[in-house]
Amino acid sequence: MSARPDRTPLPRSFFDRPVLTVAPDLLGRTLVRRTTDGPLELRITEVEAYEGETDPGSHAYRGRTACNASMFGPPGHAYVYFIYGMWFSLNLVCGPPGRASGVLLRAGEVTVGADLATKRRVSARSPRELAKGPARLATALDVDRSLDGTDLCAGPDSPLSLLTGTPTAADLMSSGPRTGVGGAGAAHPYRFWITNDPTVSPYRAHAPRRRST
DNA sequence: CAGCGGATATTCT
DNA sequence: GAATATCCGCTGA
Repeated sequence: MSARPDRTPLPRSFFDRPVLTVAPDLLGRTLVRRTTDGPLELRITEVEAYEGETDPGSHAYRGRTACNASMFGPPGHAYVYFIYGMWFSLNLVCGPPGRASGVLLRAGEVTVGADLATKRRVSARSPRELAKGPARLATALDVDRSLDGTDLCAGPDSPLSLLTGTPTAADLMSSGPRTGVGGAGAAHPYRFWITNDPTVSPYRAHAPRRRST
């Protein structure tokens, strides 16, 4: 049996590093989400890095707007964005203030509060599907834009915080380039996941959407 | 599991 | 109008 995960909160210095350093270091960590109905905990299994203003795939590439302001703030805070008119996604802001880099939490395993997550994820057909995908993860944890800007280092009463957990050894993780991004940026491994973990969604090549009108 | 279309907000053109 | 860091329900294997 494995040892119990370390429940020590991670300090702000954990986030205040280059995003490509923080992203793989998040795998196996424990995200705590405290709701009025009770706590949920998530073991992070898949993430993707976004390098701020220099990254064509990032929301920050076109500069600061009302919606992405949190990305330009201090590290250790949440950036929650609304996508495709229906879904939310949860990012953790990294690097120095103004760098506008962050890590998207793409998938994880719900280890505490699976009953609460199941109520919100009615269509999930198995526990491993509760947080298999960025928008599913946000839905399972009851994350919406009211949590945008939340400080994960604000102490045990914060609605979001990050515990040490069980960091994943380098030989147990995989990485790969993002799809849909050309140029020099495509050469970097932006996506990281725990190898063979059943909560990681299968790789899907990006395909342009057909027009609907 | 793979492939498809539909639903919708935000931003740039 | 077009693109996008998506998911769901359906079909078929």
